[in-house]
Amino acid sequence: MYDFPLFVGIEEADIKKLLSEFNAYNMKYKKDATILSNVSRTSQFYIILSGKANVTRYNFNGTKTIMEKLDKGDIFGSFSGTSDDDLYVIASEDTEIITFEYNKLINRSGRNIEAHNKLIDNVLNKLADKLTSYNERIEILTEKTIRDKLLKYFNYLSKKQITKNIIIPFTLSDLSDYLAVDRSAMMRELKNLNEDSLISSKGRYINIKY
Amino acid sequence: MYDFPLFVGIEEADIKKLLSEFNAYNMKYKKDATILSNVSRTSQFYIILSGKANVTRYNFNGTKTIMEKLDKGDIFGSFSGTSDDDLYVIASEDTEIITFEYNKLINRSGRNIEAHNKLIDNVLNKLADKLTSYNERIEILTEKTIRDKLLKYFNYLSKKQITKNIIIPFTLSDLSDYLAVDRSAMMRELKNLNEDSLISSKGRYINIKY
DNA sequence: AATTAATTGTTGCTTTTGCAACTTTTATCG
DNA sequence: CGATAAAAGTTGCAAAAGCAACAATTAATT
Repeated sequence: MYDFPLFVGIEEADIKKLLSEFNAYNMKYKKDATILSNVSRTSQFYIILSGKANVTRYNFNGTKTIMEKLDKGDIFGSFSGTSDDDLYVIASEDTEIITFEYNKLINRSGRNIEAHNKLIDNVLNKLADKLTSYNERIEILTEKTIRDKLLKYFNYLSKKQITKNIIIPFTLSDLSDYLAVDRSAMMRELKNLNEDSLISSKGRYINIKY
Repeated sequence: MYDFPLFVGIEEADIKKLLSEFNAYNMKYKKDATILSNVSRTSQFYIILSGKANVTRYNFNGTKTIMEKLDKGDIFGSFSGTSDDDLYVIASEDTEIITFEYNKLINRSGRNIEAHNKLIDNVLNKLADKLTSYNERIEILTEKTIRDKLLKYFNYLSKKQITKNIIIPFTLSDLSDYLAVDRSAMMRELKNLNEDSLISSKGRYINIKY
């Protein structure tokens, strides 16, 4: 049930005690339901217990951008967005969350101190991971050409998957969103990379040849 | 001495006690000195007491990119970079830091619990702020045209400076880096925005007219 | 105050990218 | 299983952006 990084190193019994002390409660959402609107102004701390959700921005012109994908064990809260934008957390499949007041997390009472310490450590690590992945995305977005964005992204993937035969973990359509480039232009560049023998790819399966 | 957000809400005496419990020590660096190399692998937690520094990446081709600017009161540590890149923290002027083991921050002993709680709260807020500013940059970088990047950036600035007469807080040259676009192309677009009467600007002084 | 360095501003040309409008292939669902 | 939807793959054309090479200002330094 609670077997994800956020709770690593904490006994299940202690997790339950803590959550109960925090007055935490569970909620279930169907696919496409809105879990949270006005993300930046919540005082709650959220954990995804199962399912998946997207932190989504709706632009004035009706298009939407996925700012972040949330998986089982991921956290979200006021730290998930900028102060002005209309960000929503939307379930991308049936999703269960648990939530409690952020303040409870911070202000330790006397009980369960050790478990509480560990939890905060884990939260810090989660945020640090998030910072790392934002950093990564910024480095990729900072590349000037589509080609360079792709190559940099492939590099990161290759390091993570520890192989030169990488599999893109989402659709190519989503990849073009992630890289913030036009999908067809990205496809064209993918073809060029194949023709220049820098990669050999079919769909989301890519072999890096350099 | 310790009057910055990281220590807000904590008595100076308590700060000193905590830092002493953490076996924290101070270091001074001259302008351009390397404060930390191999950022992602440090187990220390750093706070800038005075001065300024840059988190810098050196690319294979010899160019360097400033990933983040650090000011008085800012923190850095393993959470400041991606896992693979060679990141350095370089003093951009004479700088004093204080540092201690990250573990000491997390594992609370019995004493000074309240101050320690508050400190961790502040660290969480710092990280959250950082996430917010990364989010902001990502949202800007995600815009497709230079024009839209500029407008989005001006919007953020306008909200922060609470005025439509904004002042860009660094050189236009640095702005083009921040937006990851060619400087001359950015200048051209700035001119277009003026001609289209969306802004009226001279150098870094910009009046937003919409 | 004079010189040097840095920043700002400009422009023609070329390359890259986005857009639109398709076809083909692969998934999904009643 | 067949129908419908989603994703992948293509292409011509127009618009945007990068590059390079300057000139003009403004700031910094001795």
